[in-house]
Amino acid sequence: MDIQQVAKRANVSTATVSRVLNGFPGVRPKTVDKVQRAVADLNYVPNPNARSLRVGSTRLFGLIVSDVNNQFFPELIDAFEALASAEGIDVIFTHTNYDLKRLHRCVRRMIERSVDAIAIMTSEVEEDSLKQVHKAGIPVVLMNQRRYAAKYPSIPVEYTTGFREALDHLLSLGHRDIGFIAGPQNLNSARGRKDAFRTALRKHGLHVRSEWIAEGDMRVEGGRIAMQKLLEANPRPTAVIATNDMMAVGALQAAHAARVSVPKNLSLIGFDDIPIASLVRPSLSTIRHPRREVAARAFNCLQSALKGEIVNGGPTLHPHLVIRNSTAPPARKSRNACK
Amino acid sequence: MDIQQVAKRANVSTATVSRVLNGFPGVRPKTVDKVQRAVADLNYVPNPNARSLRVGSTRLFGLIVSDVNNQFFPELIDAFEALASAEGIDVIFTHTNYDLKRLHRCVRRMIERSVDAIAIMTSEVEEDSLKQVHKAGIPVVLMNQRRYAAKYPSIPVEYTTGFREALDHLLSLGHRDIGFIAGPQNLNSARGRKDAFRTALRKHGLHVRSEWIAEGDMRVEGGRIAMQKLLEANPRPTAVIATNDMMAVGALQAAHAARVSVPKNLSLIGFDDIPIASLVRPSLSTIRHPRREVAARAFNCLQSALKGEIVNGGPTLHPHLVIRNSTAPPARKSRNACK
DNA sequence: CTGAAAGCGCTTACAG
DNA sequence: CTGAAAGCGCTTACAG
Repeated sequence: MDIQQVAKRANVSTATVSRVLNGFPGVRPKTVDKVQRAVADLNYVPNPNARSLRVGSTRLFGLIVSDVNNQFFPELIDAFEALASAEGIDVIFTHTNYDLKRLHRCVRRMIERSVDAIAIMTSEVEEDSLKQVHKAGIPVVLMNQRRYAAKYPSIPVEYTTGFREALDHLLSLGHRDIGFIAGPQNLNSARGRKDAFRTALRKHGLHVRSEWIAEGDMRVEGGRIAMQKLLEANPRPTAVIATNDMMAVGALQAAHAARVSVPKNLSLIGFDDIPIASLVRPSLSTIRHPRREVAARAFNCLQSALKGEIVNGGPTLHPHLVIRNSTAPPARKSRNACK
Repeated sequence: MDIQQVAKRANVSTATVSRVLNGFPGVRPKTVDKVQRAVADLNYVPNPNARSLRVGSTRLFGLIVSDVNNQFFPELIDAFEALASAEGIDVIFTHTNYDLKRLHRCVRRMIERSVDAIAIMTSEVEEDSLKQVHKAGIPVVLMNQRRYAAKYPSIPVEYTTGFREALDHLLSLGHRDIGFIAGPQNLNSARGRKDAFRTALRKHGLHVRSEWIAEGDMRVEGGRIAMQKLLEANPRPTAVIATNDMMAVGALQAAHAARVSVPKNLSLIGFDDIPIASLVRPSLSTIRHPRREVAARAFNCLQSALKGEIVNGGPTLHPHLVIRNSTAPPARKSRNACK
């Protein structure tokens, strides 16, 4: 079933059919009618490959995320996909599992599929992959990769504000001994969050004690193990902030297993505000990451780039603290962390 | 950058380049070498649209699910995508949000994109959409849609065993008054699960009391509301089974809010065993749905169909009970639900 | 073992 | 307002 048969049935040329199909102006209403009827009668669906081959655009976007099992990403995917769908654009998506080697392969696949544009919404990014995309002449947008923001548009998400709010909250409750569950330091976003934590801490004249910092893999299990370590510290922190909610949830599990009551004996704050954060017990105080906004920005950014506009990531987004039930005043009088 | 330039650089015809690229046998090693070098030098990437146009296959599969925010589906997507990726197949995916109208549009998009095959892994399906796919000559596979299994391959997942195990477990703990949180009865999977619950109950000579059955929207919020209703029943059930874990989690929240302690004063069992089930407190006893197995079956099914084989969904999969901490003996002596 | 050439199904300048 | 025809970049019978 091709455009020729439609043309024949409607007694017009394929050029005219194409014009009608694409809604070009300047076709007689009667002709439009004839063609539309023929299309309907034959149940004709245009071949997108032929179109793409001719036009050079696939109306296909690529979306790469870190981890589908972290609820942060399905929401981002959902938002991105909805916008694309509204514009008649389909999305192929892959995830890297926080693995840069996989990123490289993902990018490669997208290029081979000749997508029109790629959104790389991962925690970390690596220059080779970006160069590859650049060489292929495909617009790309990143999420909060300040390091590459000069060369590639990147939606900027600032972490300091959120951490400052979290810290202010903890301090106002009376905490002084504050621990941190970091993410793998080869991930840009994990590094950024750790830096933001440190900055916020120093601003209040608090020192960062290395035994109060543990590292996890961004997943629940990593958070659990990290918290076990923090609980062994002596003295141990009265409050802990985790780099993301997945790890905060794991931390909560570990505290529970160790019979440390949250928030009575330990306050806990996460980051992201994924749905699970409000479902665990106690519900998690967390720093809300505006991921739908990020997705929308990313999508619009790519659209603009395709129109030939010069784009950047736009104004910086600021996550804010959401207070729930995992934070409370410290049980005993807090010791001062600064010697 | 096209195959001609590669051909020119390698001093061969485009036919030969194509043969090398596709790994056809019977090309002289030296020639293969020349071509490969030219490909590498020019950083050549074949145009998949041209290939698809010529060959008539896109190496693109469509995957439709119900809800990305139910962790059940990201895992299924992940498994499906991994298999596809290993075969050099890309996946475009959409979700219906449990809405049949959206299913229709999703299917339409997939057809327009001329995917090679479609996996419709939703809770419910509707004949019009299936007919559309059928007319387009595209292989399709469903998830547990017995009603359509005669016409379209459907991966069969049986619910009765799981519910029987759940019920046996509750009965052995001493429960007789068992409530149920159903899903919307226009969803096939929700109907199936409710039927399975009823069947299991009758088998034990227990009656189904209508005030012990509430309906929710498959999401956390729906489970919460449904549980509120069940808690108002008098007498109220001592144990509740929910159609899926998302609703079970909501039910847990509602119980907690009403100061009904789980499992001390109320036992609760979910269905699916999504990651969150083991992360809430108490961790949920639930019936584990083998979704990765479903995804693998679905993928293989589509592959076989494309080879022209006659396919069916294969042997029935049986979800089994996983016992955690949300079930315990009833607090008081259980009353008998049968008058 | 390799090449010349047709053709997949569209779109789009060009001509009228 | 509409049509004839070229061409997008591949693959693949066919011929040698």
